Amino acid sequence: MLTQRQALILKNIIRIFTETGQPVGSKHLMDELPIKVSSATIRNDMAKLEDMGLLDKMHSSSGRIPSTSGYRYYLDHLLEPSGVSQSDLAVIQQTFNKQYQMIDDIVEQSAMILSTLTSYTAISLGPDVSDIRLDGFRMVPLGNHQIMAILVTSTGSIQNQIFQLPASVAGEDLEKAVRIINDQLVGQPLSTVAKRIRTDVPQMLMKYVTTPNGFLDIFGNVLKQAESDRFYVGGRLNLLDFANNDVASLKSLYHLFEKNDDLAQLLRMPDIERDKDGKIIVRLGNELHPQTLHNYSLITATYDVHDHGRGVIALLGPTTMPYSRIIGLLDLIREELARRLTDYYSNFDD
Amino acid sequence: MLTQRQALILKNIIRIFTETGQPVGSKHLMDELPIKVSSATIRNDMAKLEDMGLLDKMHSSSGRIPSTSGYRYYLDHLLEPSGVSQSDLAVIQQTFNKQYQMIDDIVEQSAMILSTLTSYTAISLGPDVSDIRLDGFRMVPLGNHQIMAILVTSTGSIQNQIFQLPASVAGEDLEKAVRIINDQLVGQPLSTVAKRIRTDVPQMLMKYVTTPNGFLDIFGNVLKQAESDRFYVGGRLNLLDFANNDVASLKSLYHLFEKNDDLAQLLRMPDIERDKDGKIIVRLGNELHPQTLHNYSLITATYDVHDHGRGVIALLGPTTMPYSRIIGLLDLIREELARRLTDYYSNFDD
DNA sequence: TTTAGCACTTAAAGACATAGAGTGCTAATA
DNA sequence: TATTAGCACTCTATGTCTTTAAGTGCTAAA
Repeated sequence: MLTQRQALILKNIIRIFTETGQPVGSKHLMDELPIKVSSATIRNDMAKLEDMGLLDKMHSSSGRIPSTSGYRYYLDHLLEPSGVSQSDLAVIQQTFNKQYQMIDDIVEQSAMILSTLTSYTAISLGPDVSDIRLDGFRMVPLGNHQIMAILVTSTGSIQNQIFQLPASVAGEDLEKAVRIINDQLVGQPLSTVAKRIRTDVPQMLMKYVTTPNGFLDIFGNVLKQAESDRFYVGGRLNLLDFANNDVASLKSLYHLFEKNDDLAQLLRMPDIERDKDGKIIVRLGNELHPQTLHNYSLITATYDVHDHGRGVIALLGPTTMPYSRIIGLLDLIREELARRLTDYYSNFDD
Repeated sequence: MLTQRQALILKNIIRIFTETGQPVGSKHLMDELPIKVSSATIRNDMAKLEDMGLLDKMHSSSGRIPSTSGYRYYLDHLLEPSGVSQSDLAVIQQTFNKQYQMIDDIVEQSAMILSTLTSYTAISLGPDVSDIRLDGFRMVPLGNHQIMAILVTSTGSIQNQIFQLPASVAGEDLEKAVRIINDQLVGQPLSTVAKRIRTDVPQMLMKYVTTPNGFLDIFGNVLKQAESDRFYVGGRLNLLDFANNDVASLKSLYHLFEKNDDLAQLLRMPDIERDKDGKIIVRLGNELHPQTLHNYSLITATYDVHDHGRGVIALLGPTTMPYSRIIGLLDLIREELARRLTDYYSNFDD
């Protein structure tokens, strides 16, 4: 257990290191502390904190920097989230209040807001896919054996893909098939739809349509796209700023952000799911799997949308983030998201 | 005018500098030249080339590097495009032959191919917008005063946007309006459509619809999106490799690539339009406006799609590119694009 | 016109000295 | 017993100097 003074010292070393990026020496720290002690006393405490593994040195005569355990301790015991400033609040309200808000827009906006306010990179993952329903399916013939398949989901997102129709598929068959799909599957969750097009739907089509196979491929394809594509990144360009002028690290970060699946998995970690009350979780680089994230820190916040699953909003930045401001911010945005999405659904369900 | 040997020296300095990135000295060059001359002779010629402004030195006793004028001269007089290798050819054919090809897919693929084969960043701009026609317009009500507007163009690209319907707009009015739009405007070029919705269409709507204004805003909005969004970048991540480990330069490049308009303007330069036979144009960094591109080189190739305007495909990379391979490559891809798009239209027009 | 030879230039790398920031430890002090 | 002053020690960063290697320009001979 830390003495009060040791806690104060750790806290301030983290603060100063975050602000300046430089190791903190005992003399310098003496001026910054609210209590009046000599640099020698500070040195003694620093040595103890280092023994406990909470501080590191770059070399034997440098100032101290917080170790990863130091950050961990700080986050777990010392951090007090600060309130959200007036100006931040204004930005949040203003951006969220833009018109034409659909589910996916709201989710996307949240990533934009968070990255703008922090200058880091935000990732927003909408509430669980399991609840999304099929709202409609259309095929638009474009001539020359090409058709466009359009799928609309209950969250209002549209997926479209263009297909070369196999010569064997007859035009009238398509219309019939589309009608059957719409009659049978609209209103059902996408997961159910995906299951049924592998089970009973083929038989059903068989009765009316001579060539169901090519058609089902197309539908399955678009469906798959709709199921996966619910992922928004804000402030990608900010990576360029906080990746410490290290092009190699930057490169692997950018590659990570190309693979939505990997990122989504990172956000949907088991220990997050377990956490029912939606606390905000900070994971430091060494606690994360991909080597890529070693010098960074990932903060995830979950939010419940009443009866419609839970979403995740996350922020990736350097380990040396001003956590207290950022956690306050994230907490507000999470609440806002939960509220607005819940509102949306309650209107929509009427 | 250069002597034959001087030309040979310039050519080889460019080649070696492209391969090694290092300044080239007279002794080293002596081993690489196909003719047998002493290093002193080479030094003399180098000095003359430097007087002409075709070579530069980093400092008084360093080897030579090609100056910008040197590159210019090389490109204008010395360069012989090489044929496309078997393996490159295979990649090109294979990628282009993927199924489900629409205009925009073909254009997009071309950027992918070019960037993959070169490890640089490719930009592909489809044939002129002026020829794109409106193929259909739909509005899908989503409940809760929200609608999705979908616009399909003759190139098969879909634009969709979601709108909060002003409370004043009645539901039946929408359907009428959509029907009128489709009757009147389908099949017309987008530019004509854009003009007409500002001129005679409002009056026409007025007769049948009580609230034409909100509706026209929506249509205009989606239309605008369809007109601008014909721009594909391939190999964005490659920027990270050839931006010479210089994070500042990297940053401004990435910002440039966020602004499609700026880039499009860069590709549609007047001197390119003038060039009727579709020659390939190399512009070196200092010949380009934005400071950002100073150490880079932009190669643009235009291609004519019979009776359907002309497109541009371009490549951005370091000034020290292996031009002879790359220009060969670009030439092939340009031909391929022209051929495939012409084919597409001729089928489509039937 | 070409080449051999040589004096000269410069960057890069290593050796060395110095200043500055910071630490750890000891002994005195409150 | 906890704190502090004082001092020797450590390490980095910086500047200066030297050496080495690569390369040039010029001159005079072939």
